Amino acid sequence: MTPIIDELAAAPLFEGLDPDQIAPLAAIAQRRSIAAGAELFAEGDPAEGFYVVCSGKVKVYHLSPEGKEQILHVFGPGEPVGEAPMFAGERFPAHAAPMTDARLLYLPRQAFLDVLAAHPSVALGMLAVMARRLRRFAAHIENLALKEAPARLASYLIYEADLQDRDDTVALDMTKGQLAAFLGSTPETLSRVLGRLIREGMVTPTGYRSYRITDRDALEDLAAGLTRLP
Amino acid sequence: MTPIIDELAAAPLFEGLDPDQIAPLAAIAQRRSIAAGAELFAEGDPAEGFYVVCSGKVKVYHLSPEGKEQILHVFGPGEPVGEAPMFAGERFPAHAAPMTDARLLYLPRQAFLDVLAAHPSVALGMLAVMARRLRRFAAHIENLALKEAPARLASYLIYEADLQDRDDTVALDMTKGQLAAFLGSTPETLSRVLGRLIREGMVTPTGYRSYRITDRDALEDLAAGLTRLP
DNA sequence: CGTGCGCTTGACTTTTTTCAATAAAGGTGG
DNA sequence: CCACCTTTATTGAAAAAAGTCAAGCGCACG
Repeated sequence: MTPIIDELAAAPLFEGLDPDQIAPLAAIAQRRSIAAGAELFAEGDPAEGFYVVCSGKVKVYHLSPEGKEQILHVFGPGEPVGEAPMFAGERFPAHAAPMTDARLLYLPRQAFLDVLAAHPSVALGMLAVMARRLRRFAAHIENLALKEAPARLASYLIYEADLQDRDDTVALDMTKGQLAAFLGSTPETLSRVLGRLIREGMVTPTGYRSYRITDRDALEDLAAGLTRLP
Repeated sequence: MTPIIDELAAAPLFEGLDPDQIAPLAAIAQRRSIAAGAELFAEGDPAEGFYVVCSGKVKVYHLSPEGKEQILHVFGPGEPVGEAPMFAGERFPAHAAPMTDARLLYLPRQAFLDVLAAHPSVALGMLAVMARRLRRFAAHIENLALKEAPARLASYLIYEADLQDRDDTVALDMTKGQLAAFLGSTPETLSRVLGRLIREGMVTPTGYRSYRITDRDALEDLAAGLTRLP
């Protein structure tokens, strides 16, 4: 099995660190495997540490009173989960669970803070990661403030396509119902809007929950609110 | 005039730091006064430093093609502005300008990074601030994803009332049109919805752009989607 | 004291949600 | 490997919410 130190070194969070800076991190990191269906943490749990995803995907979500999931974020390999509430010294404000079986590393709060204090460059890396995450959140906020559902979907597809750059192909890593909630809409509306995008030739389904963007210009105009769907 | 070192010490960002940790920050901080109508930075400017608000309020906003402002965030005294893109090493993704005349401190990037590297506890404080900001963004995202405009407005009012705790009185620090854009809506809809809240006795106007929450329970039910407005 | 911007209000249109019924898809266990 | 069953996705029609256009009012500010 991959040594912990190599898993840490592979995470963008700790990229650019010398081996002797990663070593103390590896010393405090605990390996955890969590099966799909289990939970990393629940809303309200004290944030006494955070996770780094090694493999699989992890969703962070709220549960509505009726038990429906509202996904706030999906994290992939190399990304930290739950570090923000840990730094703020609060409880976790949401639930986290793997969407597939996942391997993770767990970094306990106090030990991690000690390492940060001893190795400022680790802290700088952490700051950079959180800065990028703020940027993603800001983009999502802008997206949600867009008035019409087609523009929100178009904007989401473009954003994801750029993020997971596999030749303009976007993999939806949640159900359409969850994506609808993510985009501030309903499954029915999402289905209809997506159907229209396909009919207009802007995107083409390429498999299970997978679409390819076939007319990026048109999609971008739509996202910017310059165009309207017929 | 207040010494720079005291202004820094007053910022939550640097709270809990020893005087000898603040001193190097004070050494690199530059005082800047910017009048309402002027700009701190524009979208696309290289992020070569960030600001800390000493007095006044600063808005961070996008400009739509038609020139309309979409406010993303309003910062008050003690809060840092623009530090995230600075850490990410990017350009500013939005504009920033004071809403009133404002006094600020400017911290240049490289000098600040040097201080961080030498004083890890400053970095920890920075991490805590950014963690709190992520939490605010996440709350805003949840709010925007709420389906109906009344629930979004109710949620916003409660959130702001808790933030600026002046006896359940909320001061809107932007025009209603800007608030509407912030809430992903239009001035007309906001006007109507606010009118309904007032008619239902949930809030009462208490002055220019100022409202008092008079039935918090009802507002909370509305925000949670448990109730619907008649 | 005027004037312009911002706010409100009304009538109308468009978009979105809701409800309900059907179809498809995936996972499960035999 | 197949049949079943639960979850997810689509579609239609009607209702509700929100957006648009346009006009008038009022307030804050110069």
